[in-house]
Amino acid sequence: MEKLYSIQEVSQILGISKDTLRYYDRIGIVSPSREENKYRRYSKDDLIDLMNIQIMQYVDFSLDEIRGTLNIRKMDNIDPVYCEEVSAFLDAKNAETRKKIAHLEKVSQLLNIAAETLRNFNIESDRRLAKIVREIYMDIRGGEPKYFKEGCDDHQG
Amino acid sequence: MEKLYSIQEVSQILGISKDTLRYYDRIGIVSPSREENKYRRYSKDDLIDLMNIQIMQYVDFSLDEIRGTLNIRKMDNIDPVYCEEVSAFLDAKNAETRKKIAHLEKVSQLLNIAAETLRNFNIESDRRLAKIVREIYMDIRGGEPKYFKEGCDDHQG
DNA sequence: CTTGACATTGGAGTCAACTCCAATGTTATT
DNA sequence: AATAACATTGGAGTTGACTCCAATGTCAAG
Repeated sequence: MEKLYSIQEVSQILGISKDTLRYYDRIGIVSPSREENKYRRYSKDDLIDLMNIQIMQYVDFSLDEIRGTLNIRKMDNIDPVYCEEVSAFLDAKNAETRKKIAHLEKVSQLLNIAAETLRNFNIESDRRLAKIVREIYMDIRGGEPKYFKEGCDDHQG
Repeated sequence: MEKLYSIQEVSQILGISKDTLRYYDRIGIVSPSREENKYRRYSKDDLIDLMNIQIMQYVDFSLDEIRGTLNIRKMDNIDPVYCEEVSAFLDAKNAETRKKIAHLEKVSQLLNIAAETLRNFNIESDRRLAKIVREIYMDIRGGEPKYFKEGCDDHQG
């Protein structure tokens, strides 16, 4: 007979709070079996599902997205069409991730230049800062900033 | 006499909703002057503040953080100690950003391998996937995953 | 039986950054 | 005066992922 885990055991093993586990049950993400006293009993497969959830959350999947992909566990043989769908989904997610990385690289650059400019005011760093702020503002608004001033005022980030 | 802008004008110029502008006023981030009829009147300096807010939000500052840094605008001469504080804050923000980038690079790698594995099951890609999932799980929990299985089941991401 | 540690349910609250809506007032044009 | 487009305020709602809490039941050990 396979070992079943209480909610407290699962919480300790996986570092997921009991309330969160109840929440996942309530919204239908991971629904363990129940004893006669209504206590939840988690199987090893339930624990694997939960671990997959943790990994997918690391990857920034929403719970809705997670709900969609967990279903593949339940299938006896692997449907190639479904695998292709998930694969395409993962590719889209990756494209999104690459975009975020590009955004954060620009942010990092801006923060570098802003910090440097605050420490050491000179024409060159002012110029570099103004340049990147313009680029960023184009990202934000798709146009040139109309009201722009030189000096420390612009160095907020 | 300097031109003052109505809330509708500001909203159109900067692409910030009127309700958001009122919200910023209410929480004390940008508080324009008022006419006798209580209508808000934004100065050019208010607009510059709002543009700085947009840039700082691009950089992922919370409104609380933004509130803290906007004060530098209000000072007649620049206090070097304050500049050093802001500079240090920007450095900390940048370190955070670099961490996020590292995290996202790992995510991107995982998504790549997962998608590839789903498209083309073979020992090599399974192995690579298992390896990176283990690394990620160590990030999440600081330990080895205890209940691990091979196969498509693990390929959720 | 008592006590303490566990469980359950139902339902509301938290968070940050907005967003919506009703009621009311203001302005400018016809 | 009527109308339309603007403004205001106050206050509640939205979002997604939890988190808290009161009331009640269950279990195991002393």
